[in-house]
Amino acid sequence: MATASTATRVSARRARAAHVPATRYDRRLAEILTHATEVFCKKGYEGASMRDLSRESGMSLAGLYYYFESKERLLYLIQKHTFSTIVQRLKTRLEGVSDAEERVRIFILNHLEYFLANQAAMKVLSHEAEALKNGFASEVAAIKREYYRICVDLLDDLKSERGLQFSTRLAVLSLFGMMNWIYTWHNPRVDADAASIAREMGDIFLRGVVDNKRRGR
Amino acid sequence: MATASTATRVSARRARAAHVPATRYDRRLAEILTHATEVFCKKGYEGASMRDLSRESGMSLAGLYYYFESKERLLYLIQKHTFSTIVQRLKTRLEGVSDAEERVRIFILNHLEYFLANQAAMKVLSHEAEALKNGFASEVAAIKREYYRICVDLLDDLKSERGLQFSTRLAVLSLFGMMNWIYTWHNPRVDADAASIAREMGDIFLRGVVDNKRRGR
DNA sequence: AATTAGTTCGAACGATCGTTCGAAATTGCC
DNA sequence: GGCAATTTCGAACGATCGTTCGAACTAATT
Repeated sequence: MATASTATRVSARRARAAHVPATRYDRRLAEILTHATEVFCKKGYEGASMRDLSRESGMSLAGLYYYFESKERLLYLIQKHTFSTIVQRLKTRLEGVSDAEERVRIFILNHLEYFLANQAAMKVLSHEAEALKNGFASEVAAIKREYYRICVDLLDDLKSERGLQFSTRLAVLSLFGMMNWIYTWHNPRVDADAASIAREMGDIFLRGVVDNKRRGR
Repeated sequence: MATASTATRVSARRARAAHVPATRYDRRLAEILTHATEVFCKKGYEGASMRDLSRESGMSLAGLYYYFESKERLLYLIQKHTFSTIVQRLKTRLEGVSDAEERVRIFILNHLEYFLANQAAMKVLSHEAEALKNGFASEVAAIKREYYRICVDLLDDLKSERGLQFSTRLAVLSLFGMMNWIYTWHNPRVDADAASIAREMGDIFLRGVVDNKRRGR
């Protein structure tokens, strides 16, 4: 019995000297996660079989189970890592920026940049949001809630700074809709890059929310 | 062999005297489609088994195959009917309205009203957009393209009427994102009704797109 | 009542699903 | 080289998948 609980051991003191040494185990696991993400993206979580994942990653069917104990846990690992990374990146980018509108624009840019740079992972995150059962689901839901909360706070800041009046909930969910829907249509050969799309979507959303005169209440 | 190609016979001269007589066959098929929609909504197309559908609809597993020849065809029937209905409803509502902004608002209201009134069907339509294979997929894609095209035309009209400049493609896809994302969050016990949401989303989107001064180009 | 057409079902088909297990292969260490 | 720990794999498990088939049931027609 190699490890009591696979894919749980905390990557053995990673980043000791900045240039990520990382265990052989960790590297192999990351490879598998990457391939699995691609397959889940293409065929969906339910539609992808463990044998599909085996073929794509070049490892035997049984070999996969050395790295995680179930298909569901694999999805969980992908979702948790993806979501954690995007939240962490956002926090770093927001540091030191105080202008409310600028902060919202950073949120949008961060989201879209990561989305387009990791399209497969983000599609799996968006599209398979309900695939996990109770235990795994709640952990991912917690990160999601944190991310949602950050966006709510950004918009509330903007509201109070400019004395605006709109439903924060509806605004946040509309913004997420605009951004997340991108996995259904974005074509790198036709559409602009993340920065351009972020600017245009930011224009639409911010102008839409930052009511300049007209409309009394 | 009852019928050469099940679920294809054109519902035997329906609507002869307005009050939809409809064959026994047609009524039963519609019932099954309703139950199947619910199951696909809850468990996803791949995640739902024919035995799930059998249980939910109260008909034996084999009995289902009297009404359609495959699980995929069942999904096709649901998607095609749902999409056709929403397009048809939209066309009716747009008749006689000439103001460009009003027409866009009708589009939004029609979409959201149908979405919330037929949440399960619309989720299956949005979420399982890639589940169909070549043959079935292209037919649904054709209706989707028509619907998309209508929205593009509405926005182009608005653009030329007011001399605006924005990417129609991005605007349309952002709008669809805002609206379609609703299946991930709408809670009838918390959120407002379709008309209110349509108004608020319409405000955000239209104000965002109808640039009033500022920003030279 | 008898005959036909339309509808439903139990039972089974082969295929594929996620997962397990013990043995083989590989690696890191002395 | 030899030994132990780590990593990989072939083969199989029972369960469940979508689908089929012929018999049984019900409804409509004569």
